[in-house]
Amino acid sequence: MKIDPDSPADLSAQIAKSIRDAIVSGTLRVDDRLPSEAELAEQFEVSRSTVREALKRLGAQSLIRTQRGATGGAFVNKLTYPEAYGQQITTATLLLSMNAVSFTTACEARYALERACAPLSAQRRTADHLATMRAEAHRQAQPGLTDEAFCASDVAFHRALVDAAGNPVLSYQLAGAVEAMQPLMNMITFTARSRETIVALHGAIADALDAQNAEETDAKLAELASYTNALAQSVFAARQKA
Amino acid sequence: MKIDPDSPADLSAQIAKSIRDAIVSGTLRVDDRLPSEAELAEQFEVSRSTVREALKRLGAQSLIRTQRGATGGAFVNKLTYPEAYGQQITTATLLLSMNAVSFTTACEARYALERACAPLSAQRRTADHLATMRAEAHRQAQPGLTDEAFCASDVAFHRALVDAAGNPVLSYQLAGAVEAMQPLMNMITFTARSRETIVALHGAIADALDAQNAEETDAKLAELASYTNALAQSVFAARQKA
DNA sequence: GACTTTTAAATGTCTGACAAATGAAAATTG
DNA sequence: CAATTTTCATTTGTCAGACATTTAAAAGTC
Repeated sequence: MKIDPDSPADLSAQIAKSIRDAIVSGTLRVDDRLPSEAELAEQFEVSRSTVREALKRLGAQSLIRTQRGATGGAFVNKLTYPEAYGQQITTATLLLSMNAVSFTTACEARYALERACAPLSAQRRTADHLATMRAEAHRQAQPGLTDEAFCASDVAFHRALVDAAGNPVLSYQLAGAVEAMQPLMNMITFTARSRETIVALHGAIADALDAQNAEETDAKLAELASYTNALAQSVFAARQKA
Repeated sequence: MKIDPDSPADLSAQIAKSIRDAIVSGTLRVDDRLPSEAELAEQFEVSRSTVREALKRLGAQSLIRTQRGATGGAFVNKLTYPEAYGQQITTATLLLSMNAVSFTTACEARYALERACAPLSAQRRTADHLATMRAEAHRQAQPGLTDEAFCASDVAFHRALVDAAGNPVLSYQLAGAVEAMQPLMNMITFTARSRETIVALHGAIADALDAQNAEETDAKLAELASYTNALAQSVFAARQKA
């Protein structure tokens, strides 16, 4: 654990990198305790504040957790799926909002990924997943539902579809796609969409999964994708006119 | 921008969350300048060190960048694809290594995602993408290649395949899958694999993309997936014996 | 007007201090 | 002796003040 003394700026970034490398490479293992802040300061020959700034950086990436008290300190954190989901979603949301990603591009990526799950979901869906999807589809049919609630339910439906594949890695990879892009799409299309059409497609997807029919599931997802795209086109066309 | 004064611990985390929310919600926009550390300290009624720790957290997530000097300060950072790729890869790598993900699960997710790109790649691949894939396949056939170099080339080949889909969002989403899982797979299977078989399949995939044949591309990817899985099974069986 | 110097503002770093939490050891008590 | 309470050392969390360094704009100089 050493840093380059010749580049005086951003010491805390260098120290964070040094520790991060040790974690990624496996030199530091899960639940290993790092030296105390005072010891790290001595090792790296910097002040305690600089060490603290480095540790905060690592904490922000969920690489370490800290605990106060006599036997406390900084410990290598076991990155859990929920933590990774959260980071994934934040990053994906910002990436989309800051880079002017076209609706077409986002929609294409979103459905390409979801359709990748379809065969596995059709094979492995449990009664639980089906129940969630049907419940959400039913909720979406309620007339009094706000647009926000409809969107949230939409996300929940698609999350269940993805989770039905029974592959946590896939669920993690798709968290950003579903949770970041679905709201984006809803925001654009909500003025023009027919909830009825969407609910019908959701029902058809649930039916296809129930029957473990992968082809039908894929076909209905493709239909939903093209419907969404068509909606967006009409919204953009209407905006052009105005 | 206010924080709860009743929870005295983790002030820097609360401040980071407050600013992060402002960025995600759009209250703070790209290239907006945050107040100086001294001003933030006054606003939140904390010391400058605490503000600094909060800013380091945000910097670790690439949400802000800082600049020294008279007109310097902290600015809302435009999250670029390369930055997002990097975070994605780090997170995916740690998630896999820390959660004892089975080879089968990782492999399944990896190929399900990559096969989602196949139809788009077959349609849109450019001469450039094809050239990269062929060059990497050729490199992989060199007898003197180390296992590390073979793995790196393998990653480059699959990256080109994904990028050929011409969808940056998809490339971003798949960065973790390819860059984190491919090395994991290579590490497990390198003792048993036949490079010849893999190179032949890579060549076949390039041919199929060249011909814009989506079905053939998908079929060859499926072959590669099942070959990889079979390899892993044989490695695990051999380990069981020993 | 072009160049140099000064200056002010901002982040980066350091030092020293105290508060608060926490578990372990020591002391007390029944 | 066992159970409880108290003390204590360790560690993170926070604060205050200082100085170094960088940077661009303002002031001064030729």
